[in-house]
Amino acid sequence: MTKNEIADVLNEIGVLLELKGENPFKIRAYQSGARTLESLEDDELDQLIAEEKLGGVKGIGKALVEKITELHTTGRLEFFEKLQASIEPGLVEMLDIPGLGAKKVRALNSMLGVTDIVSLTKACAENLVAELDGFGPKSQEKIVMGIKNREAYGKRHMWWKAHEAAKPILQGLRKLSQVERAEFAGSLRRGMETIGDLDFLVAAEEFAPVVDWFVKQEGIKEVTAQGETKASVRFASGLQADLRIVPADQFVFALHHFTGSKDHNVAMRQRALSRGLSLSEWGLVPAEGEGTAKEKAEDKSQRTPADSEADLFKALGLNFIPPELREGLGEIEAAEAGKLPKLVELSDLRGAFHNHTTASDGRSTLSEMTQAAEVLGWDYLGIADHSKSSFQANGLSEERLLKQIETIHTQNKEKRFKTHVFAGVECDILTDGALDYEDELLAKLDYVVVSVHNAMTQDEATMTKRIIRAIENPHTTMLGHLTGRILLRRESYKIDATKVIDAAIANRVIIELNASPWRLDMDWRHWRKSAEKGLMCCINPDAHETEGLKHVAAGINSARKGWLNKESVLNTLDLGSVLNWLAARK
DNA sequence: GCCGTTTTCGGCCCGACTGTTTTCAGTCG
Repeated sequence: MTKNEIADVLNEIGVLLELKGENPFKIRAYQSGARTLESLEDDELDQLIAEEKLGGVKGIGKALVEKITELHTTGRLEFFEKLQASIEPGLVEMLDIPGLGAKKVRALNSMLGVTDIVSLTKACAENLVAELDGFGPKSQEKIVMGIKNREAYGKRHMWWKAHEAAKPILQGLRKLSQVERAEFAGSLRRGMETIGDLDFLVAAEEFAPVVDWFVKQEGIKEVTAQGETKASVRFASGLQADLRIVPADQFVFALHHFTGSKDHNVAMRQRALSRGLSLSEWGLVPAEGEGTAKEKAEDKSQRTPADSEADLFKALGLNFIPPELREGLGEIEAAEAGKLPKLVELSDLRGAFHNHTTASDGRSTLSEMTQAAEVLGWDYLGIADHSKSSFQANGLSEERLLKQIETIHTQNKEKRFKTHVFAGVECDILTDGALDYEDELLAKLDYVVVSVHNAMTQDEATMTKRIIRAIENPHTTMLGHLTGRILLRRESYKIDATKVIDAAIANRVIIELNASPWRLDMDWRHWRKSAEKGLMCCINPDAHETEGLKHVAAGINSARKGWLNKESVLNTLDLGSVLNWLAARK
């Protein structure tokens, strides 16, 4: 097992021990052991174990040495397996409900015999929770709401997770000899931040073998529909996938139709009708005459030929509209006027700011992060670890931050990597809008990201004022995650986005597009108008480990949905231009 | 469970908020 995989197990042990009501300091020892492991370099752990020197590392004692060694060599841990077996799995699940921590879950379990979310729902319905010591009507109400939200959220999935699951399926379809073309459709193709189900569209000569392959994939829990031209399956992960197969000459029309959105399709069909044509999933045919659209589409003499979606748009007098823009928000008018933006692309990115290392709550070291950025071909990487007030995230004291700045400068000077590293910080915006460090220290940094991490329940006026005050600090370079939302889990804090955006523009402060698949914040719906008003964007992965750098791809989706071109995105600039840009702000 | 020793057990990271209390425990970041 790798260091981070072992750290995951140690953290999980911590959760289980919490549910057992263990000594909090023992739990902390497991968590800090996990953190310590993460802070090692990749090959350092192998070496320490081989040389039996792991016990010499601060925070790792005799018990952890044994457990880590067992995990590292065998990939398993008997202690962990026994611990897991001793705890109702439903209790761990209950921790997902906001407001429920280990202590309360334990109380519910011991006093009411609640073992999972189903029995908890029942206990709430019978008003038993409200009467429990330490609970009350408001707690019960909050739990009921939490469970309801969970159910609603459970039907949708984050784009990243859905895309990861969908990629191998698309590859599998394309490998089948009967398949001529295969694409994603639906919200997955449009790059929505969350996805209902996975849609696949296939052009094939022979349908049956494709359906057969689709319903027999690994990990399928249930085949919910299976016909000649379509099939639906549900995976054990909860994801649902739909397959639709059409003849090759109909593929483009079906692809456009099933990509949507509904609003876009309605507008496109209206446009077709105004030109005497009828657009449907079957084809583009004359609106007049006998028969259904499907029947007409089967008659080659009536059908408008199209090899690509560009042909389809062209037939209606439009430039090609990228799937991300097909939300019925003026894209057709822009395509007609030749005013569609040249959207930013993943390959435009030359680096990214707002990334963490093991100095605060990241899981990869500075050199690991830099190397990963180098592999991605990035010219630069911005490091922005947490500031001192983020205790929970191991925020940096003044001394530690100064030391990190020095380490980064040394690394740059020694040219160990092709990638230049910018020394920054993700500085907490304190409850009154002040920043977490003195100006003198902030001035030593290449850039400053400011973010809200606490007191997230302030009312809208207070929160807006607070953030604007932080934006007005002359050392602030960019604002991190505008609303603090966690997709499918936590709502935004209350904020007047327009006022904040206007303040950012007035102070030449960037607002980030936090590309973490859980955030995608600021939301794409704000970007078009804001960029037109002059707001600058930076697509930041908020990476906490090397793999997280790749999340910029999710940010690119959202940026494209927000109509952004590369000129509005700071991290499409080359190193020299970024240096100039930062210098001009000082 | 770890650490550091005044060698054998006591101390171990902060602050706001909420809902429960009637002075505080639990949760969250």
